[in-house]
Amino acid sequence: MVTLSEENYLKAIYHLALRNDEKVSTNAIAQKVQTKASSATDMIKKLSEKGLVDYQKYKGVNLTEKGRLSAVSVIRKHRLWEVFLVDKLSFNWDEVHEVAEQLEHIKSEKLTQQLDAFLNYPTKDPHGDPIPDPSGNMPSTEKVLLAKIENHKHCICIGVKDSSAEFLQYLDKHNIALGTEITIVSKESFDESMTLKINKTPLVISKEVSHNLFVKIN
Amino acid sequence: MVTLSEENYLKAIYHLALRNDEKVSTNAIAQKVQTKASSATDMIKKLSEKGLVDYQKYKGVNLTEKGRLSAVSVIRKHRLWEVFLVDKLSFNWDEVHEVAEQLEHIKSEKLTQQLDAFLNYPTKDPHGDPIPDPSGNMPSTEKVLLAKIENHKHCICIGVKDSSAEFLQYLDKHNIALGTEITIVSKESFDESMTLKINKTPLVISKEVSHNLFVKIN
DNA sequence: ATTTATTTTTAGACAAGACTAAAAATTTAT
DNA sequence: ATAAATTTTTAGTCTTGTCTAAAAATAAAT
Repeated sequence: MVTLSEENYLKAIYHLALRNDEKVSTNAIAQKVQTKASSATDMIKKLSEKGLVDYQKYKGVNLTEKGRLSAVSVIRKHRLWEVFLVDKLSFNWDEVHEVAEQLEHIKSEKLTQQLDAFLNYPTKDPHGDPIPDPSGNMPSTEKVLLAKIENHKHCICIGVKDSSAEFLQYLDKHNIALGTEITIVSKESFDESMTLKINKTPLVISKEVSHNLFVKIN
Repeated sequence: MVTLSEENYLKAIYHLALRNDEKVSTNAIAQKVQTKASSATDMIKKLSEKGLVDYQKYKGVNLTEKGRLSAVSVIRKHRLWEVFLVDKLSFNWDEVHEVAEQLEHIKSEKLTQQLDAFLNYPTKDPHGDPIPDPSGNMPSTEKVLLAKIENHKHCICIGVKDSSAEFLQYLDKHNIALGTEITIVSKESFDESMTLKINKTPLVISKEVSHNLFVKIN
C-alpha cells in the first residue's frame, strides 16, 4: 500500500525526471513537495525500502518500474478528474488543479475505469497534457530519450541531444538515422545499457547512447 | 480546519445520536469508528477543545451546532457522491459505500455545489437516505421500519437501516429495490418473521430483515 | 590542491492518531 | 450498601511525516 504522501513524492520525482532525464536530487524533490531536504531524505529512504525508487546516498534517485507505475496511476487519475471538472462540472481550466490534487488519491480501480468511460476515454486533460492508459503507458506527445522507453516497445529515431561528430558517426556505423525503427529487446539496470534490434540486427548500446538519442513511440 | 479523522468521529457521533437522541458514549463511538475506547477519549477531548462537541468526563458527548454542521456537510457529500456513482458511473448500490467514504472528505465548496447541480439536486441517496441541503438542514423522512407495519397493509421500500453488502445483495436476490411495493401477508409473533408478497411472489423474511428495511405507507 | 560553499544526510524532537496496560469512575448485582 | 463488573480515562509507547541544528559528503573556487 502506498500512502498519500508517498504518492506525492513519486509524482514529484516522475515530473522532475522528465526534463532532467538524469537522477533527481534531494533538494529538487524537497522543493517540489514543499518540504525540507531532511524530510525528503527520510521519505526517499522509505520509498527505497519499498522498492519504489533506486537510491544511493548523495547520488539522487530514480523511479523503479514499480514506482513509475504508481506515479503514472496517480497522474492518470489527476488528469481524468480534471477533465471531469471542466467537462461536466463547468470548472474553468485554471480552477481544477487544487481539487484534482485531492481526488487523485482516491483508491478504487472501478471508479477510475468507470470515470474514464463516462468521460469517453479522453486522451488529454484540459491543459493539453496526455492521459496515461490503464496499464501505465504515458502517450508521448513529443520526443523522448531512448533511455526512457520501456522494454519490448518500438520507437522511431527523431533526433539527437548532443550532436557531436563522433556520436553521429557512431550512429551511421550502426545504421541509425532519422526515421529508423528501433525495438528495445532488453535493458540492464545495473549499468543502464540496452539491447536494441535495428532492421532485424541486434545492437548493444551504453547509457551514454540511450541518453543522447531522441525517439517517439510508434 | 477539521481533519479527516475528526470528520469521521463527528459523523459517527451524528449517526449514533439519531437513535439514542441522548448523549453518545465513548464505547459506542469507538466501536463505530473501529478503534479503541482510549483512542476515542483522546479524540473526544480534541473535538471538545475545538468546540465541535460538548463533553464532560464519564458523561458522554453531544455535537455542538458547529459540530453538527460539520458532520452534516460530510454526510451531504457522501450521499451526493453515492448518487453520482450509481446514476453516472453505473455502480450498484451495494458497491458505493467504500468509495464514498473516501470522496466525502474532498474539500471544495464549488465541487460540492456543482456536483449537486450536475445530479439535478437529488433529495435521496441510492439507499433512500435524505441528502441535507447546502445550509445543513437534514430533510426528515417519514420512513418506518417494515417490522412496524400492520398486517395486510401495502407499503413501498424507501431505504435500509444498515447497508451491509450482504444485506443489499439479499434484497437484490429477492427483487426488493427502492420503490418496490410490498404487501404484508402475515406476521408470526413468536419469532417476528413475516410473509410478504412482492410482485405477486410470496416471500418469508426473518425479523433481521424486517428490522433493517425502511418503508413508507402507500 | 586546498579552501569555501553547497548539498545531503544524521540525530534528536514534535504533533497527530492509534495502541496497551493500568487506574479511576460509574453501573450492576447481590 | 457494598462488592463485582463494566466503562471511561490516564499514562506511556509507537508510527508517520515533519522540523531544526549539526555533521558529512560533494561541488565550486581560488
